[in-house]
Amino acid sequence: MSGSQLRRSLPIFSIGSVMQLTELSARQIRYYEEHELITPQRTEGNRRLFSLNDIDRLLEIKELLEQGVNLAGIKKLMEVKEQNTAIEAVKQEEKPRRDLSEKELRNLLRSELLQAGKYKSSLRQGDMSRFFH
Amino acid sequence: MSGSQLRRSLPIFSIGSVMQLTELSARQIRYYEEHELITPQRTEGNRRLFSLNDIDRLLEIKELLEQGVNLAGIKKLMEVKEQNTAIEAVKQEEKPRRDLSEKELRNLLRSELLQAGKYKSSLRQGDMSRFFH
DNA sequence: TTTTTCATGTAAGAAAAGCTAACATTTGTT
DNA sequence: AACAAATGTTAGCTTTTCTTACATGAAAAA
Repeated sequence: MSGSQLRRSLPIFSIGSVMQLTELSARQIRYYEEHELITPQRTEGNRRLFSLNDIDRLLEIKELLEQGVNLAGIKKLMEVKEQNTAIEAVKQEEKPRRDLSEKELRNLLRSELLQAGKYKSSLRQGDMSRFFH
Repeated sequence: MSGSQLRRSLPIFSIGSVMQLTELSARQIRYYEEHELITPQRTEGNRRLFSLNDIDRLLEIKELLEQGVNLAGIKKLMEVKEQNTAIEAVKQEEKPRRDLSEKELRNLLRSELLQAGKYKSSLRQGDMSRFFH
């Protein structure tokens, strides 16, 4: 997994932040988790910790709901998408990789997270185009 | 201010997340704030909310402390840096800009935050090189 | 048209995480 | 030794999040 993919799955956002960023209620977010559309990590104290990927998913869910797709349908779509990215991953798989130490990993994650778009600015709309074309 | 600059100053991280990302204690983080090296936002309920810029600063502080610079010195360095970026900003200032609505702004922030390095992977070390060369 | 189902709202009680303030400890300086 | 700077630790309080349960509005099914 590349650095940026690691960064995007780093669990760091509280539900409060996610509410702000997605404009979803806590109830909605928990409900989608209940239906296994997202599976955020937990702290030791059982609080949810969301990654950028989770937020991305939530925005997709929101979009699809607005378009009239129900949760069952969204789940199917997610599964298809999962498969596709899994296939993509396999294609990349033929490259050797060395193991990273705990510390290297943490530093990697950190710099990846922090550099995020620091020197570039690009607007991009949601990822729905992957489903409809 | 460009989208990416806006994104980098979005207050979204709890102190817990910042502790993980920076490997600083809550005490340290609050102490640096007390000495005005960072000024995180607050929630309605008075909890600190940190931006990517805040985290960046904290990492700089940590680095400089390890190099033997005390807080007073770090504060000076920060001020110089502030001035420089302010000057940079002025140079950019000669371009007209239109006002954004609340909603446009929120969407901008969100997509900027979420797209962050989605399709690229680049490692970059801390920003200390701006001070020492 | 009733009755279900789906998605969401709301409330209560408990627990986690964060806040400030105060005092303690460590390390380096005068 | 006395002091200052940076950080640790503790206490009491507040905010946020957790789960669970029940309520509601709109759409789908009967």
